[in-house]
Amino acid sequence: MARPNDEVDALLREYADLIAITGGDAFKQRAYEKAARAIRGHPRDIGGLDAAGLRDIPGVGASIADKVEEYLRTGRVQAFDATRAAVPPGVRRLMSIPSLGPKKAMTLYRERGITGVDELVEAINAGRLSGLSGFGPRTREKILRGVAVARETGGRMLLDAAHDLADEAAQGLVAAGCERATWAGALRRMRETVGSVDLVAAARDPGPVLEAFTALPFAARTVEVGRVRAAVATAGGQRVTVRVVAPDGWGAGLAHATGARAHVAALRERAARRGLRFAPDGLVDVDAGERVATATEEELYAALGLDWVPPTLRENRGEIDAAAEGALPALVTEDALRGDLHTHTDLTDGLAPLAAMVEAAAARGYAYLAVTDHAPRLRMQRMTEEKILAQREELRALERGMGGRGAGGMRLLHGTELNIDPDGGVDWPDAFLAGFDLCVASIHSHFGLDRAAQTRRLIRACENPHVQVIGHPTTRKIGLRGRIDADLDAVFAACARTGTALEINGHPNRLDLHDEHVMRARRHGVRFALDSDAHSTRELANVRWSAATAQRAWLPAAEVINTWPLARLRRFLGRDAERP
DNA sequence: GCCGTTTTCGGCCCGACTGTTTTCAGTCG
Repeated sequence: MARPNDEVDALLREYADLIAITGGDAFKQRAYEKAARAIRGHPRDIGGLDAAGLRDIPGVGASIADKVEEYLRTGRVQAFDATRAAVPPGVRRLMSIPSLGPKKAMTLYRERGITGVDELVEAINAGRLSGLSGFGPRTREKILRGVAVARETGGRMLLDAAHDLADEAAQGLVAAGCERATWAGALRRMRETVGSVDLVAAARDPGPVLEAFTALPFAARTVEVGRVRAAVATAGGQRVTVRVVAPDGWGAGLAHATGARAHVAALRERAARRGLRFAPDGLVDVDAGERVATATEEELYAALGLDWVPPTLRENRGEIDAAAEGALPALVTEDALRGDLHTHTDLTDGLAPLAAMVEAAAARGYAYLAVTDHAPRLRMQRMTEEKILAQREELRALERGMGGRGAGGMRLLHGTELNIDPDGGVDWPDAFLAGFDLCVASIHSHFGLDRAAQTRRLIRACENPHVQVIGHPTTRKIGLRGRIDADLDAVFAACARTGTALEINGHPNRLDLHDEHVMRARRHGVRFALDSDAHSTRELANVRWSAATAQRAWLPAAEVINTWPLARLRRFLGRDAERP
């Protein structure tokens, strides 16, 4: 992990879990969780901070500041060691299974000696859990379902973590003397999870590069070292590989390492028909027995009679024919976004105050920002009409104070994230909803309703004239929770009919809608919102992953409402004129 | 363990759902 904030976040969350498992003070546990979250979302790098500097972060007091300082200095915290020793690491991993919390994890350990997920599954299948209080047939089945969801991602990394690791590795390779180095594979295609981080490096002599690679700080273990390739594993078991190519074969090498297997196979076939051999280390004219220079990917694709294909499309889903015909789509990009339509502040569960979120959004060059804190039915957020109206006043005042146009000429929209109840109703009455510039409506409960009920509630939410965006429409959390069961085509049709946009939520563990559903929704004529769902200033950058997901679905900017100028967006929202 | 203060201890995010222990503990958003 590259960022010390993220390392400390993981450390403090681990300790919080251990407190819960060992039956420690629940408030102490919460204090550690809160500090972890605050440090993760802290806008600055904590690497250079001393204990006093750390204490300035809200939620970090003297005790945690000292422990974090000790960790940053020595790489460990002595006070944690005793608690750690009392709980096998696998017991904590049990808590990642839905329906298993600290109490049940500890019961499994104490009563049945279970110290890991595999053991738990084995115990259930062998009937060893019968008679154990709290683990009736329905719970046992829920556990097995949860394990199945987790295994779908089976140790794969989320995009943001994979990206941080890749960035560190690429920098390390360049520092080791490569002419250039970057990541390829599933990460460059921006698949939602990444099994291994695969890098390509350009150098004339691979030997020293591979040697330096296996010595990089994150490489806990060398898996293999060949003539031009090497693979290492991180302490967390994540695989990182590198292939070294000659600088004049960089384009071919990068393309070979980037495309999905089927895309690369199609390129290879196309090359063969032209008397060329497309290999991981370059492009070769077979008859002449000579290398064809491909210093860039553009040269490689051109040699095959193709336009350059954006990495996010390289899945063999029609992109090669389109590239041959000069018919590749103009994809939406992160830069095309003029604003963010789903963000939170510390009025509910965000970390940053309104003014800080506005400032950070302005620094991104946005023309507008919608602030959409949680509505009251998410009880723990304790939202009230008074509180959200006070926020509206603050937001309007902020905008007025900045010369009527917000920071940097940015306009502010006051919104909320409503909760879609089991019947499709939302938190506030129509008259109150009419006062918002924008309402995002999302499902936050009753994930287990049957298909008909889920479909009905989503369609009813679309039909609510005050709801303009459906947030994280399928509510999946990668590796944790599957999608709700709904007739998505019926929902997409309702969105198109009612002029309700679907969100592509950029939170790395959501990416919801995901690319294949975006493709399906497009066929119904739906419009999309690419949102960060930011709970801190840093998380505004999550739209990077929204844009990547949109690209994988071949989405052009014209179909994304937050690439539009404000006037057009407001017409779509039905706030300045009739809806389209 | 943090925070705010009625400055040194008391409160801290609330409540619905679920399965099952049939009266409520555990989990979750």
